[in-house]
Amino acid sequence: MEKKSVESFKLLKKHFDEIIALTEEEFEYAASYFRPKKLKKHQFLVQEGQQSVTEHFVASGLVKAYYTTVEGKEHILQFAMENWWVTDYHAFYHKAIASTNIDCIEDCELLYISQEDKDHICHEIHKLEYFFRVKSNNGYVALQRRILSLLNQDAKGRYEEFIKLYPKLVQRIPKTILASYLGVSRETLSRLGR
Amino acid sequence: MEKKSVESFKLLKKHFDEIIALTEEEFEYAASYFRPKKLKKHQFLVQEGQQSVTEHFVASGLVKAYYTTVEGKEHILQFAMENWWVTDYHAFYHKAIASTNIDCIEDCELLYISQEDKDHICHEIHKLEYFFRVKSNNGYVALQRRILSLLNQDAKGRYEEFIKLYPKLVQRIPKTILASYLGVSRETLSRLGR
DNA sequence: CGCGCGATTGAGTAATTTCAAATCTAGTGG
DNA sequence: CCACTAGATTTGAAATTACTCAATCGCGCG
Repeated sequence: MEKKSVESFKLLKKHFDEIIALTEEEFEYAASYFRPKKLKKHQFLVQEGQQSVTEHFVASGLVKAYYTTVEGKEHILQFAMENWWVTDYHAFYHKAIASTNIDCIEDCELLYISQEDKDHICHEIHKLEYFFRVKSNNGYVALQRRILSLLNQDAKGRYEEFIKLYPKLVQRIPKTILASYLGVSRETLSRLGR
Repeated sequence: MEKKSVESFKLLKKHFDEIIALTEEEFEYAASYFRPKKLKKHQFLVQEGQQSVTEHFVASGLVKAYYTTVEGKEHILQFAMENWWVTDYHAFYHKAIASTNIDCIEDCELLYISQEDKDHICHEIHKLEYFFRVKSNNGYVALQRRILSLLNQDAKGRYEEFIKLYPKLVQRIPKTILASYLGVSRETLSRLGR
């Protein structure tokens, strides 16, 4: 294991520590089920049609998860930067074939785990089960907020809300891609600034 | 405890059984933290501004959770019918003041539990922690699907997708309310049929 | 029988999309 | 270091979708 991966595992430890208190042994045990991976910009974490998908903890970098329509338009389901988790959750939880793509907007360092192993460590360590329940709950609330934003805000409102909510992310995401997260055309988004 | 509540608890038991295997004692223990409540059409489960909210298991009936804008427009966050869970999840998880209203579209029988008690029984019974993690995961996936629907479908597409996904619900929900779930005006929804 | 709510229909308007073209920019190879 | 290219952004104009406002219709309930 090289230097950088060690760094990733430290971040994972800190990430768990924000919510639960694992012993050193517990963490080592859990960590042993994660594998490190480095990807460069434009490389894929998950590809449509893939048979089995793993969940990824982003230690560094930035990725986008998106669905591609038959007309070739991309719709961003989720961004994930440092300390975020990402996968095709439908495929992951239901052992289904991936219907989304996830690729790197920036070079990334990741830790990934299979669905079976995640369930296994959650079963072995109750605190982890709690951790992931809390994470999932928070994710649910975040998606509700996004839905609300889509329901009652126009293009400009959604853009401003995104800037307020994720000021750091805005800098790192090309406008074209942000447009397809907000559900507006890139031209419309471009016109909002003025 | 009257006859009807007994019925509600049986439904809760069956609901747990779909995912986990609780012993009789475990279920009785968990159930002791739930309280039954009957509400009539138009009565509230949760009201905006409320200090503390409980999570509700719907044993019978149908409710809607919605956010009201300053202009007085309602945006439906969620419907909940038999075997669904509902609350203001932001308020529930973060012990915050409710910003949404939830009221009955039909007469309802509910079982409700506080956030503290839910955490408590999840802590005591690992299988329940797992149960609610799975539920939350499924909820997350469902919201992602809804977001995708909002991003890439027009009014008609979203309506048809809803019908396909929740054929039973469509019958029970007034069009006006369904419109504010789909994010279209009631007039537009009305024009879709033709 | 009439009231009131929900659903429908029409007409004009506003927001956003689409298509097309012009700019701008960052990274690449010479 | 500079020219070049691919991708991203901006701008313009026309077309489309959905909204708003207003009026009407339909129906169940008291």
